[in-house]
Amino acid sequence: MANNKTVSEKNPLGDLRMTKQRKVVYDVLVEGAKDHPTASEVFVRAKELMPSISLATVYNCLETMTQAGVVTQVNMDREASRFCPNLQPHAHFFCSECEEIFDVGLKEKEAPTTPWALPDGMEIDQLLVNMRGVCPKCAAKNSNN
Amino acid sequence: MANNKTVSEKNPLGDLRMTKQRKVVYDVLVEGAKDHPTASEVFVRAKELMPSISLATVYNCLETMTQAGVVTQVNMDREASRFCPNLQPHAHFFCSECEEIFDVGLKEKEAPTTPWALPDGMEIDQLLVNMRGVCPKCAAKNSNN
DNA sequence: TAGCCTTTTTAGAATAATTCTAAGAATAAT
DNA sequence: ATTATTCTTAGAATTATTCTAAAAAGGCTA
Ligand SMILES: [Mn+2]
Ligand SMILES: [Mn+2]
Ligand SMILES: [Zn+2]
Ligand SMILES: [Zn+2]
Repeated sequence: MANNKTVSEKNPLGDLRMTKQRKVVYDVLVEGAKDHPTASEVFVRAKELMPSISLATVYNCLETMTQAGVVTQVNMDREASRFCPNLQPHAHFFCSECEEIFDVGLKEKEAPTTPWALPDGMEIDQLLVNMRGVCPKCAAKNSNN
Repeated sequence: MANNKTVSEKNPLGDLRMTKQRKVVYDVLVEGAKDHPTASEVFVRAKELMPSISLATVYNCLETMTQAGVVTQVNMDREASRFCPNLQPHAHFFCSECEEIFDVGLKEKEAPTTPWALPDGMEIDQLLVNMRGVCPKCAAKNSNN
């Protein structure tokens, strides 16, 4: 009979416990889904739900969940990492005007590697795409000046 | 007559001086073109050509040249920035086995945005692509185990 | 060339995000 | 209940990078 727990309970963290702190951190991320908060921003929001939580724990939880594949760590340039709960394959777009980050999905039937001339035999495990520019809202705002 | 210098001398740094230190740093980058060294690696190599150069200067030169568009700063995850003198549009591939970085060019007639479903009105100024996986050499090595 | 102004270099201090450490708390296993 | 394991926590440590302020170099004009 042994350990049928992992099968029946489908803990998204696998063998790791879904502790109170981890739940809070995850909820914060899902709530601000469009948002891509940094660890410190997650910390501030998490404290509203659990005032005793520590920054170290937020870092630990974010790392744990990243490892478990529940969230993605987004690095743009040298800025603080941001975290994203969207598990679909997508690129990140940073608007240099409003400084928000947007998810950009793949077109139907397209692979992100398509435009690239990959040498024969190269195996791609991961592909990250970061864009920078002006988002539709800001672009519109600019054009009717 | 005034200042016809920028026109006639085509200094790739524009108005900025091509100093002895900047030349050394640039030479190091071009020499190890395939290499994508970090600032500290550039520093070590630069010292061979100019033992008196300082790390601060290497950082300054790299930033200057990045601003001037002569080199590109490559950021993979949270690791130290690397620097690349290849001005052609290209992606970066990190081999998790040999830990080297390779340039990956665009296919003919392809644009890096092709596979992405960009919302109407979004203006892209810059697009960065980082890949991770196993390079052809390492993949071959693995398969004839 | 001498004097002046601007740019660049330099060593070391400061910064900021992240990771590490070690001890206590929570949870699970026996 | 006892023990073992995992998790949380505060604070110290780390690391790449940026900042600071003073000296050096380079350019320009008289
Ligand atoms: Mn995202
Ligand atoms: Mn490159
Ligand atoms: Zn915007
Ligand atoms: Zn390799």
